[in-house]
Amino acid sequence: MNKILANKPLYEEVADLIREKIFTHELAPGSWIDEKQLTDQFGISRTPLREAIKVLASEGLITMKIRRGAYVTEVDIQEIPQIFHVIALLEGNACKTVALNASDTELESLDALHLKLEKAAADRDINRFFELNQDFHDKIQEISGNRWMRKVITDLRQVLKLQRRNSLTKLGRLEQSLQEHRLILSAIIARKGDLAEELMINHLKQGQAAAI
Amino acid sequence: MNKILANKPLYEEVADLIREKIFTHELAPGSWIDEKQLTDQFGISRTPLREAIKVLASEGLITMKIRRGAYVTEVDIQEIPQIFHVIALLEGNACKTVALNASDTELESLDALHLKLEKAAADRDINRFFELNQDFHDKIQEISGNRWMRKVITDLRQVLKLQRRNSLTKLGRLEQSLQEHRLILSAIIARKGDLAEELMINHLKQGQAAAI
DNA sequence: ATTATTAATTATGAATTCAAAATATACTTC
DNA sequence: GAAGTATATTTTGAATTCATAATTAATAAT
Repeated sequence: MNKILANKPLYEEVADLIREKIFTHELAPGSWIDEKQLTDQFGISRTPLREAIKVLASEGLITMKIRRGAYVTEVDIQEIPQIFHVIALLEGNACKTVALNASDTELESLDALHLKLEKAAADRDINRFFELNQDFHDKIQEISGNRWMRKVITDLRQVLKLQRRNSLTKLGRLEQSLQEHRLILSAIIARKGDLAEELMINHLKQGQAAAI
Repeated sequence: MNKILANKPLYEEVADLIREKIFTHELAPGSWIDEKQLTDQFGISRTPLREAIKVLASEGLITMKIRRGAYVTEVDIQEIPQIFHVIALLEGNACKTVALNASDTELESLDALHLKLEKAAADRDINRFFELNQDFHDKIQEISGNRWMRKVITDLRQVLKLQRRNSLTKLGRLEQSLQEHRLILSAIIARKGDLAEELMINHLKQGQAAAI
């Protein structure tokens, strides 16, 4: 791994690579992480790999078992609603904040993003829809301006991704999700904070139901 | 560091030690983390130290600067209210959950804990009061039963501890804090979820005001 | 004396090495 | 052939080593 331009420390790049493997289930929940296999595959030594593993462990994606290595975390199925609950609470609140405090310019950019989402849905471009869907949620958090809340949500969403068998793949859900977004957006634009919050929480609960 | 019985991996013990140093300001915010100094002091090699540093970094306590080492995170003063906001949201919600769903036995144990807190306050045992105060909040989270919410709160409280010049040291605040706890507890016991939530959020906001 | 330039030192990032523990394999013994 | 023991192999945790980057100190030049 002779990267010429290391803009990121190696252990972070490795952490990214392992995250990918976890999300694609190339490393499935519960499976043992074979250090040798990974170092060979990445062409690196164990040192940065193990550092990456520790980071992932503190994110909750990996579970360390003392003296017997690292395993991809298996999220107890009954904990999924708990995680959703926290996310809903936070994203709902972010939504309210945006409705009450965002500048007009910010709302415009959110609206523009939503337009792209509509476009992707109309084109039946599932992957793009997925991506923009995530961006929409992200944008709300960005506008709400709470860096720490955002970090928490990001980490929890990550853990959810361990489990979720893609809740949007059900075609009906996609259309429904879009409709929910429309409502949220208009509540925000109408500056109705409490309504926007409620709609966002409901939206996430729907997503949860679809995921299980 | 020839520990005979290593119940914990070394890097975790080291992470605990460094956390302590950070909270006591022996390692002050913004200060550079001298690896050599610490490995000498702990009598260990750099490998577990660096692993510990990475964990602390992903908790937000330490900030890595590429090719120039690790530094104790300096929390931007304007982010403190943001962190408080997230904690208040979550702890408030946990409080509501407890009021609505806890078993009588659980409420009894919470009440017992609060009694000890009253005792410590009456004895003017500040350290014990501090500890039990933390336990009280912790107990509510434990009873509310959301492991992930708890982890988030714990991590954020940690980051707050970087900054806070002990908000309870003002003697007046101690008494006021106790009074707020009494109100929260009685709202919980009376099964008034929304009230308990509101009181908890208010309690934390008071704490925040005192901290700044 | 102050600024540039170069050399020495130190720190970081990463690979390698090493000891102890865990696992797997082979070998008995019944 | 099954159960138990001994041996070999693999894997983990941690120390050490090594190359390169960054910092500091020393020297030279104006």
